[in-house]
Amino acid sequence: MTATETADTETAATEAAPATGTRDGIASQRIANSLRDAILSGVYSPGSRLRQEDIAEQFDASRLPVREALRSLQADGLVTIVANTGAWISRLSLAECREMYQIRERVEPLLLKYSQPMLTPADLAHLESLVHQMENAADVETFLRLDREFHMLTYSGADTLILGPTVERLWNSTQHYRRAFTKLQNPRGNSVIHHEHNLLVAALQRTDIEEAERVLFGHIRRTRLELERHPELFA
Amino acid sequence: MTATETADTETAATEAAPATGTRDGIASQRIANSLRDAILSGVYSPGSRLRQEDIAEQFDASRLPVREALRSLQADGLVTIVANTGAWISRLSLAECREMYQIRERVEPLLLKYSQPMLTPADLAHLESLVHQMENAADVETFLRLDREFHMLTYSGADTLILGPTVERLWNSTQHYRRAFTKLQNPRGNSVIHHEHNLLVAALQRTDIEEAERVLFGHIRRTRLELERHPELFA
DNA sequence: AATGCCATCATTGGATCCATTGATCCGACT
DNA sequence: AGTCGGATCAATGGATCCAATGATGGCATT
Repeated sequence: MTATETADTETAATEAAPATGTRDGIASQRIANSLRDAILSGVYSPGSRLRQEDIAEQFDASRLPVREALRSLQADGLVTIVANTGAWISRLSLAECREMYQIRERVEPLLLKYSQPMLTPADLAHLESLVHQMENAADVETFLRLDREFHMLTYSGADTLILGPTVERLWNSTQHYRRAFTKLQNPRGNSVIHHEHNLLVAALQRTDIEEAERVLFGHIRRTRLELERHPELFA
Repeated sequence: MTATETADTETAATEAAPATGTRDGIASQRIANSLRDAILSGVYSPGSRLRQEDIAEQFDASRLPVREALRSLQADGLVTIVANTGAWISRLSLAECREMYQIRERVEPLLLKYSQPMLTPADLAHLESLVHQMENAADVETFLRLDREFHMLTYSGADTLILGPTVERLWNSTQHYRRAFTKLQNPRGNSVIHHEHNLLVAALQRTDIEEAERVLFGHIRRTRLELERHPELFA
């Protein structure tokens, strides 16, 4: 261990530790957030190169905050960095995507269990409205936005510091493949998803959390199985 | 969206993307790994300050790779960075630790399901041996090392790119509290854990994956419930 | 004497410059 | 003609320097 001599002084110090607030660098965080939004909204495709200099120029900054931003995005799994070579938008294999969905199947019901008791009647009404809007969604981007809004609203009652952000990262990592898959289908043609959403809202209205968890599990699982039938979407 | 004009050129480019290998910076990665080991082995305690300059001096490098290393550790949840202020070893609240354990309860059985079919008779024999060694473990550090080795061996058959690393991060984030909790107990006094480990190995030997998953779930859950009875370990 | 304000200082964030690594292209050799 | 090897070039990794922010201590004032 190389960090021995300072350790005891440090452990003794325990200076006023922050409240867990992960507020971060000014420029680097701004760049990371903008890039994240760009990636999630489909501006970049998996496999495309991210040149530090180009990004630095876009944000009118030096390459240094860009490097730190890329590091953050790598942590989110959105970017893949190879030493001395460069950064690329992460490209998931079918196997990796499958794992992510299986994690979601098991973790999101837990988040729902945290959230459900705090959902208000207004939230439930809004959920019903979102289902209707999705049934009438014309284009893919609207559909995706509403779908995310729907599920995030079901989770909005959860006051969690780990679970919520974890689920959000899982959603972000698979966002591109959700878009690609949605494009394959006629958004209004696939009515199963709307039925599932309705069942979920109904269970939440009855405060039947176990049934809600089951429906959510099945919803994610069915999506995964359908996704697995389209290996052409992957590398 | 600020990154529009280069997007189309980038999406078209799709230059040879790397194989998902997250190999990384030479110095920054070395620093990150060393710091990670130091944190996990208990050299630093939660809440202790990490000064960039001190670390840079320890590793005979400039502050720049240290900053990137801290960023990586922040991504792992081991370090908390506050803008313009500094970095601290992450301090989990009881609620956060509880969430992590609940995630583990649901995710680790899935990883076990991936691993079980690939476990060899030699692996199973080694697992039995580890249980015996744990029963005779004299000190806390040995106990912790064997416990980690045992569980990681049960997962060693899993060829996963997402799940495995995810579980490892969950273990790392809670390592300090596992140590603190273990110290409270007489390592040899608590025989429940050894019974659970034996049940797990037995189920794996019978290739009864469902029972193995149940035992593992209960094992993690029981640990969580006992941990929750010791709020004095947290901030 | 206690408290609030101000100045100094320590520490982090960012920019520029240099070193190093990896990729591409051309030429020579088989 | 094809392939292997080397040289050039582009892009990343790291070091040093400068700016800005937060913290600490002393001083004055009430």
